Amino acid sequence: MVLRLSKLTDYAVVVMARLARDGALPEGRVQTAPGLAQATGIAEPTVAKVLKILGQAGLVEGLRGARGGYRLTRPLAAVPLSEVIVAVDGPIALTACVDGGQGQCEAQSICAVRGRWDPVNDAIRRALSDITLADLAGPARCGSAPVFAQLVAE
Amino acid sequence: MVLRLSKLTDYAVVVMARLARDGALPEGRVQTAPGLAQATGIAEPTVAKVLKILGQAGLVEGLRGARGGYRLTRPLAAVPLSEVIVAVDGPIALTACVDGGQGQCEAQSICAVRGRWDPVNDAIRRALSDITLADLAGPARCGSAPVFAQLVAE
DNA sequence: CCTAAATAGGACCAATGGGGTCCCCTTTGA
DNA sequence: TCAAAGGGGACCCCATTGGTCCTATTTAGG
Repeated sequence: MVLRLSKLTDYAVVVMARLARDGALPEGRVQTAPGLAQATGIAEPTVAKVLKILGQAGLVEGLRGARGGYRLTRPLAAVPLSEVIVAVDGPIALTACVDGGQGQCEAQSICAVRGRWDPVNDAIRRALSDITLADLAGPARCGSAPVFAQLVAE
Repeated sequence: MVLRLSKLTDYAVVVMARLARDGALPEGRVQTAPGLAQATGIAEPTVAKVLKILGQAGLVEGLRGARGGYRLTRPLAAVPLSEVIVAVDGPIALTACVDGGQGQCEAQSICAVRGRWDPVNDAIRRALSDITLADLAGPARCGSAPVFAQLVAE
């Protein structure tokens, strides 16, 4: 399967959806990484890793020390999916030799499609920017997963 | 980098662009895998592999025997990029637990975003379907690769 | 009829990169 | 002063993919 979103990004969306339960800055209460791990079913070290990455990107805020934890810096509706993807997986592009492509492509002198992927990349970035985490975690609609309500709607 | 298009798909586009030089069915002349390998700079076994895959998908036609070779079944303008991607890399989807997702997701009972990726996937598929190989290999515009003209425009 | 050239199909090996874990340090409330 | 929690990074493992090769089949040409 192509266009494989990394698992880390998937986890990031789930974790942020769970974080949304307790709100965002400045009133939002924090949740700890172990707590989020238990709530989401994702292994604790992995949740911690995801939260660190999201923290560096400014998507969540971490409060250190006892009684510390994480909370969103923005409501889900203000977070485009593309931003999460970029934070976790890096730039959104279809090939390595794309967008300027100063990185050396061994077949550079003979490559027939060099520099032509830009419109494709732009289209995909636009699609991913138009969708926010609120769209993904939004109003309950999940036939097979009743727990969904506990995680997000509640 | 996310959304990484496989190298095989990249090769497929290059090879098909080269195949377009000699036309498509029914008048088009065939080109051999070794010849295409030399013309594109891609290793011969790899070119052969790509052509086999494209043949199974019906994007190229292979003629066996001496004086055999490959030719396009359609002009480049009639081949959406999405079709090449699907042929080489399989279905276009962002996550494994997507689009029905009967495949067992270990966190299925607790996953907050189950079934919500469909609009994202649809948007991406649409973007990839709106672009044809002719758009990629189209009129010459390649500052750093003059050989491009020999491959496609000539 | 025989040979050479070419595709068809699949098996096989190697390497890259990402998933996942763990360690140590810093911070901070009780 | 201690315990709880985040911050940052190093590390290993393995699944996926890129790439190669081998064999069978087909067909033009002498």
